[in-house]
Amino acid sequence: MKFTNPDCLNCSSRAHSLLSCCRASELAHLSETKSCFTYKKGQLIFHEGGKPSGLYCINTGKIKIAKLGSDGKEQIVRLAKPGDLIGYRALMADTNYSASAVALEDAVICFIPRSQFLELISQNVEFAGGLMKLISNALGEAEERMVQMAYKPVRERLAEALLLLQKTYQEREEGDKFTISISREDLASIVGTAKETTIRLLSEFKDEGLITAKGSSITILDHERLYKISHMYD
Amino acid sequence: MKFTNPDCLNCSSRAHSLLSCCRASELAHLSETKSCFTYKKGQLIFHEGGKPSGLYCINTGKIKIAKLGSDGKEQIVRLAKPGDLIGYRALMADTNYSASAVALEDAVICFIPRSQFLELISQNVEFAGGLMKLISNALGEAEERMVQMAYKPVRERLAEALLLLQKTYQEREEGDKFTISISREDLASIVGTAKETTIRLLSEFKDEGLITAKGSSITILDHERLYKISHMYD
DNA sequence: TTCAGAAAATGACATACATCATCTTTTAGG
DNA sequence: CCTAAAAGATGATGTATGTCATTTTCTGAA
Repeated sequence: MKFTNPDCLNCSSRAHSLLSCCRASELAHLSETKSCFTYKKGQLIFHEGGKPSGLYCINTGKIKIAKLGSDGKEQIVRLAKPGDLIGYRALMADTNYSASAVALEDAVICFIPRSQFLELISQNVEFAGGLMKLISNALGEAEERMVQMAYKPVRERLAEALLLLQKTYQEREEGDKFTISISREDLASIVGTAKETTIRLLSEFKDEGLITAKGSSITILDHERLYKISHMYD
Repeated sequence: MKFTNPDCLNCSSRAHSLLSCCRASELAHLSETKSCFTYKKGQLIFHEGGKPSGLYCINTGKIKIAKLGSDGKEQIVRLAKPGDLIGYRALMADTNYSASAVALEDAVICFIPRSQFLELISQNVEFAGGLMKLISNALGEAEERMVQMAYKPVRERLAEALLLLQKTYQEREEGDKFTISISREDLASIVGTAKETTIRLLSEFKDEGLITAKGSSITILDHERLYKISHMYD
């Protein structure tokens, strides 16, 4: 659903965004050429296999980037939050999307047309460099997770997933505790395991006093011990 | 061991390299500033955790890029061949190496100092763009393998690994058959499984007439059926 | 508040894969 | 050509995790 274009200059999430390196004139031009949409929880933003026509910049809401495994199971490859760009990999590689993007909660997302994106790259060296850094870091993280999938037991990967959620989505103001609302199914898709296994291990974590859960809300009580579990054999 | 600098202009592997988009003057300058070394089979080129000081361009030989898993097991995250660049991720991300590079056979590799690399990026738009494309593709492949690690059985991943080796290392002139010399241990590190499991499944493949093996040489006989196995449940 | 459908929780069971141990073959150096 | 060490092969066994089935709890719309 079309949304009144927010002004990039005054965007609350600009501070944590790559777009923060743009000049005021560039931002003004962006504000004009982009279009902004609202998405309901669960709604598709772009689809694996689809052709990219531009870049997305998240204004509000949590997003998952996920691939479909051969047997129909889903693997979440990346999480995104306000200020993050999504869809840049396919644009840069000049290929179709290799993953889908879905809103984990109601979201507002700006769409920047391909031409505008390419213009930005060619005219703003900082932006281009920042983008390179972004992709390079993503590659490093993907390779790291690849190793973990190969050799880490599910229990450790689940602990890691919970910490990843906290790292990604905890607001600066919040204190020690962290609560997130995420379905066991999505959590399993981050870990790369079956939903039932995730549920069982979460129950263990509850018994051990590491987390509490009511409904689909999970609260991390003991960050430190979770960290130890996730690095058990290091 | 230091090696007489080969001339980039006449480099036999330049055709398949990103450096092919460089101008003659740039290549001449490269030839001067780079230094070239020989590596013995098994020798380390750069080390996970180490600080990158430049870019490596493979002249001859096969290279593995591998990470150490928490329990000491190795995961090969990428393979490289003559013409390929390695070590660019750490340079671009401005972090330490997140993986090690090791020669799978005797190799000759040129070293391009960081400053020269950065100069090339800033002065040659094509090179910079090609590099972006390179990283973006690597990211796509890494995420794809992450999903496969999560949900594909080892048998299918092994079939895929054999095809990856063929795709990466088969010379254009060779015909249908393809033979490669690789230890069962390295093969297991690509698949992300135990050496014994790899050996057992290779025996199955032999019984089924998909491959033959003598010593550490593996010959792919039936590319097509291997492909089917690797896509069993698609 | 109530009720239906979705999500979470738990149990029973099957199995792919890791691990450890042993034996055989290949490889490389003298 | 021989021999020791490395790599490959194979068997026995345990276990983590997937799958299917059932019950319980949560959630949101009427």
